Amino acid sequence: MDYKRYIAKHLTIEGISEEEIAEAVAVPPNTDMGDYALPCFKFAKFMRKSPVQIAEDLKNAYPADEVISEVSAVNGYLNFKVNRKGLAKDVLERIGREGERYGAFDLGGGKVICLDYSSVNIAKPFHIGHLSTTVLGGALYRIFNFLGYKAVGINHLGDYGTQFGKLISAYNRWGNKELIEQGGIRALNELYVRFHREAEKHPELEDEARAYFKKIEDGDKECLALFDWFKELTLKDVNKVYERLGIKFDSYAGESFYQDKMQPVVDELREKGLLKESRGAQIVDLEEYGMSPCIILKSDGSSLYATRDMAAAIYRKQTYDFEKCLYVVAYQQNLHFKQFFKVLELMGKEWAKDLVHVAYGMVSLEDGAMSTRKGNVIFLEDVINQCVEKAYRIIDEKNAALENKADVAEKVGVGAVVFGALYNSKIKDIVFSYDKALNFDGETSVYVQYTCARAASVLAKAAAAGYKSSDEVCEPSAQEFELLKALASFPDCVQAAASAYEPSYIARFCVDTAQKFNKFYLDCKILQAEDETRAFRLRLTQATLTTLKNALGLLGIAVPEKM
RNA sequence: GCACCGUUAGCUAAGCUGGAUAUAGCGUCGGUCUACGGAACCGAAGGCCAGGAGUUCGAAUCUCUUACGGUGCACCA
Repeated sequence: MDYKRYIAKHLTIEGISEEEIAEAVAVPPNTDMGDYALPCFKFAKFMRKSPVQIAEDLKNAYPADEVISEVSAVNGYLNFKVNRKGLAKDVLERIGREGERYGAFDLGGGKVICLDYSSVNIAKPFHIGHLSTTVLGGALYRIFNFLGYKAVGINHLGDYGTQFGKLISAYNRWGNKELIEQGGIRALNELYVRFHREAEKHPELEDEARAYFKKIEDGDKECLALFDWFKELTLKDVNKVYERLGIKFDSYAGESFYQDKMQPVVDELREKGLLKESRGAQIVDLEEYGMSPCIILKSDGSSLYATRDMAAAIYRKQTYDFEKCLYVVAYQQNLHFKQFFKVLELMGKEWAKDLVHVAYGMVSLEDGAMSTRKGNVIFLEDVINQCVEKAYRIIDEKNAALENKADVAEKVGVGAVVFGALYNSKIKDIVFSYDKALNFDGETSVYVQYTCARAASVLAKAAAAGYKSSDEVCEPSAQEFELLKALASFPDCVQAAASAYEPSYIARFCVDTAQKFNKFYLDCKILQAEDETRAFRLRLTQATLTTLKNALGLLGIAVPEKM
């Protein structure tokens, strides 16, 4: 039930459409005033009446009905209270009917949304700087699928560039097979860090690295074999983390995949007269648009990031025919995206408008920025492990008899890591601290999961006692009503999250709803209530659990039955 | 220097297209255990929404401006 529209339909204000009225309907700051309100101030001028008078007149003209239980005029506001029982019936029926699809809606009609996220670099370990793109992308992937789109997850691997020359150089100098087989990607990373340390003293190493990279490009068997091995190791390592985080990809086409797809882009740019030589490089001049030039080819003729990204965008359009292509990449690259989006537009690709840079804030450490080269990083796996360990300790302390303790600890610990990264607006910078990551109190996934466990526990006891829920609905109390309204808002919340590319909306919804459930839970006895009330409350409890599971599920967080 | 982003309680943050008393969590202090799971709940203290100007009946929200912080600005990705 769309109450705003319903109210608008029953109001007539001369010169204003129903649509406009519906848009003007707002939610008052507290429930005592009403559930919806129409501020009448903006109508005063052309109606030549005071807002107070307008509200009063509208109130008197509003027809009595079943859906709205009370209409009042207060200080120029027209306040509405909805029929609580009606709302309860509506929401509970819908959640019961839709179950794990509650909140879903076929908005997309199967249209494709490409999502470029996580995009790890080969031979670099997964650190907390990669967390945001990974979990944001993963959440958006699920959200769009939930809304009837066909999401295509793309891990645009960083598997191309001089850094691999450096790595091979370092490996040949200081590494060996056993070292890497035992130490895995972290050992590889140490080699990389060492290279940079040594290269400061011996700059000739840089030349060696460039030579090795050239060999890869030229298809040198030994170098390529080494490179493929590094790639395999990296994916194996990273996949462990993806699996724990519940992240999936449909494509791992990375930078090297586009090696042979850039020349046509360059040719097309040249044909269209967009390419221009400047300081020895081939550029597209963007001065007219207030941007520095987009460099297409370096002065030595080799390609760049932007060239590859354009080739990738064109490939994706041809392959997937996307409705939108989202790039979940940190805001540092704002200019880069603006540039190559613009160049594609200048090339006459009308779909360039469907490319979206979903920018998010940076992660730094308390002692400054992270740097893979300097080895100043916190590995994501370490953070996850610590959270899981802490969860296990707490379970051991509070609920030692619990079965599957390790499994539950995994759900709780991983959930905390994911939720922490999704709870705030994505654009905000984050200073990582273990204290914050390991906090399980208050506005956290653990709180929400705990709330679910409480709800599940009540439902289990009810089932054991043979209590049935019924289709009848009681007049909701204040707490019950607040909870019901929260549950009713979930579908809108999912759509808002999708259109703003903000999974945090859903994370906030989870905490808000859990808070309301806990208030209800404390004030309203469920199992000890009289038959009719108990049946209603059980249904409300079940609906809450269903909704929270759906919401957390979209974020990639599992809900244990007990914890 | 130019561009983009940020600035809300001691700390971390919500606040949707301008609307009624600015909202949570953490921390602090004080309560609720004869418990449908205390990883919970209630209460208190804590605010010139960075400063200034403007638009408006009405501004944390829109515009301009200043300050502070972050990021980016030609051959890295």
